[in-house]
Amino acid sequence: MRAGNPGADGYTSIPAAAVARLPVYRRVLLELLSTRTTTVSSTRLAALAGVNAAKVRKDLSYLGSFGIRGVGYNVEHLLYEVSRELGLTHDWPVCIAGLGNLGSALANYGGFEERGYPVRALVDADPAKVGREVAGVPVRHVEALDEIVAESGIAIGIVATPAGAAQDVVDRMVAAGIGSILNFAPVVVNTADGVSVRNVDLAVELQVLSFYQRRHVPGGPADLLPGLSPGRVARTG
Amino acid sequence: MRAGNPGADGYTSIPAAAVARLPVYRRVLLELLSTRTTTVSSTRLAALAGVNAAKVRKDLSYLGSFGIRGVGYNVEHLLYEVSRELGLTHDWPVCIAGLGNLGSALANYGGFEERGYPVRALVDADPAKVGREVAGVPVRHVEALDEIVAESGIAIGIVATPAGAAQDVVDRMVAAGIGSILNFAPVVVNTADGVSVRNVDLAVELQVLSFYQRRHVPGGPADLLPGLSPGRVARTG
DNA sequence: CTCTGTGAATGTATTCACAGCT
DNA sequence: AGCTGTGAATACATTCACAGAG
Repeated sequence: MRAGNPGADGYTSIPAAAVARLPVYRRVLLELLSTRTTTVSSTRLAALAGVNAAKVRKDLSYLGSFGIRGVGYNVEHLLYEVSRELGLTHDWPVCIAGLGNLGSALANYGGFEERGYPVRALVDADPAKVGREVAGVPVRHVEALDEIVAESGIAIGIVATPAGAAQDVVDRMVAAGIGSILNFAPVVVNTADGVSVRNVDLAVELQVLSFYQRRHVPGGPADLLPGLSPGRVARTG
Repeated sequence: MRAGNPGADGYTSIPAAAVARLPVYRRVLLELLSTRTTTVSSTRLAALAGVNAAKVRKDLSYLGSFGIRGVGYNVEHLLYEVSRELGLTHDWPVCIAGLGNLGSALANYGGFEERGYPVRALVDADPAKVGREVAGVPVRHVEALDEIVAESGIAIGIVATPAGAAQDVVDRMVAAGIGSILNFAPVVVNTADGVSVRNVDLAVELQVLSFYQRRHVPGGPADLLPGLSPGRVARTG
């Protein structure tokens, strides 16, 4: 039986908190697969993912019943199911906007390509940057986003511009048909319904840490290891 | 009256979800201050922070009663109170470990210094990198972490190493007295009690986005998943 | 009348604990 | 026996809705 809340369109949906953990389980499963481990229990998977066993079982139960009682989960099969649920059965080409320090680093960061998110396009508003290449990909002008998205089948945009330019870039991305945006600019961007935005503000993360740092100083233990942020999926609609 | 749950040590504590939003409010308040706005209502603050007004009021009520009924909040005062609660009345020097693409970009990223987190030390395990300078800060060997932390008063560590090196670096950081860690390595790291860890895995963010993207595009294609056999597809429900 | 602050109500998420399969 | 899958219980978070201050 599949639990979950009915989505807007009547489909059963997986709780957001569980969705945010699936990529972590997937990462662990890939690691296990690479060490030729064939079976894993919820307890072991939990330890490797930094959560508890009951949560693992509940999360996985949203995808179906793939475990074997008394034994555990088949690593390869579970990996397939988690990947499928996350839509990772094919690559998702991405476009990075803004090629300052962070944008350039992201473009050069091999981890994206390796995990199924090839960087297929780069855009910037600065004419001095347009025409150059970063990580082997030419930088094009942000005004060409419509054509770029159409010709490359890009579905995810990464915003690494200064705060002041972010809303404009996001508007262009959405107009071009991009439905998911990862925003590194330190500003809240507004989008039309149906567009998912995830914000990663590095300074925000540090500020949360300094809050908890203060609490530790008197020597008080029992910190609820913040771990993965609960999910800042601002899904408009 | 101060709400909140009693913490482990008997102190009233602010819910984790509220703590995670305080930095966003702070960012908005700084922006308002720079435009010489003196007063802000929960409704306006909510719009700028991308949440709803009731949440803003509830969150702020954990810090105390700083609003004026019928008017709103004094921007400058509220900014002070939020900053104080986050422990941002002084700078928090940070150390970045791992100077590959990401680590170097973070070191060069001006946003940290600007927001009260000056990058005071850089460490790497690669002798070829030790001795070089990045963003005007010399790269030192990771084995020198003890001295570095002691002499610079560093309380926060940023891990930008490959996954395989992360646990070792974290252990060294904790041993050196660092109590808060921002981990960019795609792996769950274990620490002693009392150490806060926040994970930022860029690939995880993208994977969450692709999950939601799929929901928007009915009839998504199911292509190859390298090295994985489909197994049986048993989607219950 | 406007807008805060907050109890009460509702909605989500986590954890417990155990039935049921291997 | 060992381990999953899942209702029930608990804990946490959000939203409602309104009393009360200005």
